[in-house]
Amino acid sequence: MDERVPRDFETLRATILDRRASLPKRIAQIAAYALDNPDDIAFGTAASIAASAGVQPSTLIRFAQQLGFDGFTSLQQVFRERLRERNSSYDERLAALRAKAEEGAGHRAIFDGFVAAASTSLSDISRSLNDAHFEEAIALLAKAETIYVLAKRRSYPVASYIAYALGKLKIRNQLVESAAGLNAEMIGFATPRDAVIAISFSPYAPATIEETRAIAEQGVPIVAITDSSFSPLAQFAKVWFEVAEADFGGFRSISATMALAMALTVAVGEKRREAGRRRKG
Amino acid sequence: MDERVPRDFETLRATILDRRASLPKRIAQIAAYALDNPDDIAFGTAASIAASAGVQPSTLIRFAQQLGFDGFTSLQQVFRERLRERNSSYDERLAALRAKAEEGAGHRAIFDGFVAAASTSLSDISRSLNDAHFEEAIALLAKAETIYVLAKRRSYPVASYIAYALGKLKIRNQLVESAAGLNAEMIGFATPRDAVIAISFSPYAPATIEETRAIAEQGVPIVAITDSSFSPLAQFAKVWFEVAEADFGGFRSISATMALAMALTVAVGEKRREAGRRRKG
DNA sequence: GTCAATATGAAATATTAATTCCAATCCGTA
DNA sequence: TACGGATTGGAATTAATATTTCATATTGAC
Repeated sequence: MDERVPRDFETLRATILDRRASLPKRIAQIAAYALDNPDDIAFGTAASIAASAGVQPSTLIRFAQQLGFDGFTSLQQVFRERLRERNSSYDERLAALRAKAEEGAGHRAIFDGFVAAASTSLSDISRSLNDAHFEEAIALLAKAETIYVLAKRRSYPVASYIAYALGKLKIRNQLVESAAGLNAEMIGFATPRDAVIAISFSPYAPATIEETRAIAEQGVPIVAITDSSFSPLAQFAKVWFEVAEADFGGFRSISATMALAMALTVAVGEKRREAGRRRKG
Repeated sequence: MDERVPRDFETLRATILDRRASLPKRIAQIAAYALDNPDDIAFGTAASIAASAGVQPSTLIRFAQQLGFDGFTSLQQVFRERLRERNSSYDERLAALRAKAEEGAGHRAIFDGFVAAASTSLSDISRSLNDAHFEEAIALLAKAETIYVLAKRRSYPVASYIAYALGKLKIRNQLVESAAGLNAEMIGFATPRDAVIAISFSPYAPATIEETRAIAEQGVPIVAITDSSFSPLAQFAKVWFEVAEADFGGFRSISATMALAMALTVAVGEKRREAGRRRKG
């Protein structure tokens, strides 16, 4: 290995892009693959990578040698180092934010704490959301005549956002909140051709549970957003989502719930447009 | 490998912590090392890891087997998968999410788009929040007798959350929303010893602007959350925050605004408790 | 079109690493 | 303290993986 072998990923990347034009076909093929799938290079074996890229293992080694490495193994080190660094920097950043927040370093720390909680919640839900459930919920809501939205207390802001967004999308909806105490009557109008989005987290607001039960008994299908399979909402729901929100200082984030709610709403709008086009065309 | 082998890192971690007490000495040693240095497990060889942890390679394999894996290699997969998922830096991951979302790959893409928008917004505000303004806003709100909360339409969910949180913290507040059309009268009660949190983004809801103007003319100090220095709210406010929310599919995120609102609220509660202690002590 | 240089594929080989095995040690119990 | 089972260390074995080699194909120059 001579002295100008790229040691870090960025240099390596630049080197590859630089020489791209002058590389033989198969080597170029591997080069492109490497830049597109750096993770595969980091973790794969020479054989598996070669197969994925559609070349022979020996080509992979030639590629490494052409870049000045003495073999595939040393090339791979660069790709691994990259993952290590990136990962630690991300982790470190969040951890630092949270650590600072938790040791209580003034008001800025409170802010950092909420940002960290929100980020964590988002990243959790992004991993854990079940695609099939999501599709099912969309289908169910898209064919509803009226969507009833049900949530109190901490979840109420989410409900009010859903109602706002559905309104913008011209989807008929009813936020179940009556200053005049007419919630029960409002719910009474719902039919099995409608649908409900119910949101509640522990400690579950009794009114939400009661209203959800009542509306479920009328045969109205329910999509629930809640925090565990033991949630009383889960038993009434056709589809339910488990959303784990991180908390800070006793206040739980609602960013993941909010993101899910926005996505549901817009996806329902989307689905209705598709259905509309199909009917017409 | 039986059916309850941990497949993801978090489950694995929980399993290890759970059994920790009952593990033999050397196995426990490896277990601790694994949780402390997950990256080393992901990248190292059985021999190198064993050496770093101060045990024999065979112990490492026994550890894996005790967890239900059929060998070190399958245990290592979990640690590698973790790196892959957390993968690229924050930015890169976001870019990937957004790219996928924008090429319109179905409903899941919509969800990913909203998660990406929320994450971006959070990371932006985390960088751009001005500490001095933040402290100033907290001071101003902490000494208010009543905090009036003013927001319509898209910002309304944030306002309702603030009202909820202030209530939980036993801070007197008034959400300016009257079904009976009595907002003007409600605002009329505010005095310079009170304070206002006003939230509005372009296109600014005329009612919010009008009410903010009215309450400002009564000499009530205003903290505004808005989206640019040209915002009509900025001119009325004692302190104002510029929050840039990313959007997806025409719907802007509110996660950054929400995080700021939560932080403001809790910080105000905190400051009041401090002040209370000082007065008593 | 022919030749030489270069590139490629496939299998053989060398290397490295994971796993197994067995003897030695430790630990709790009678 | 003697026994048995569990745990550990270390070497032997086996599996896997990278690398090399060599025959074949491709490309470009004359």
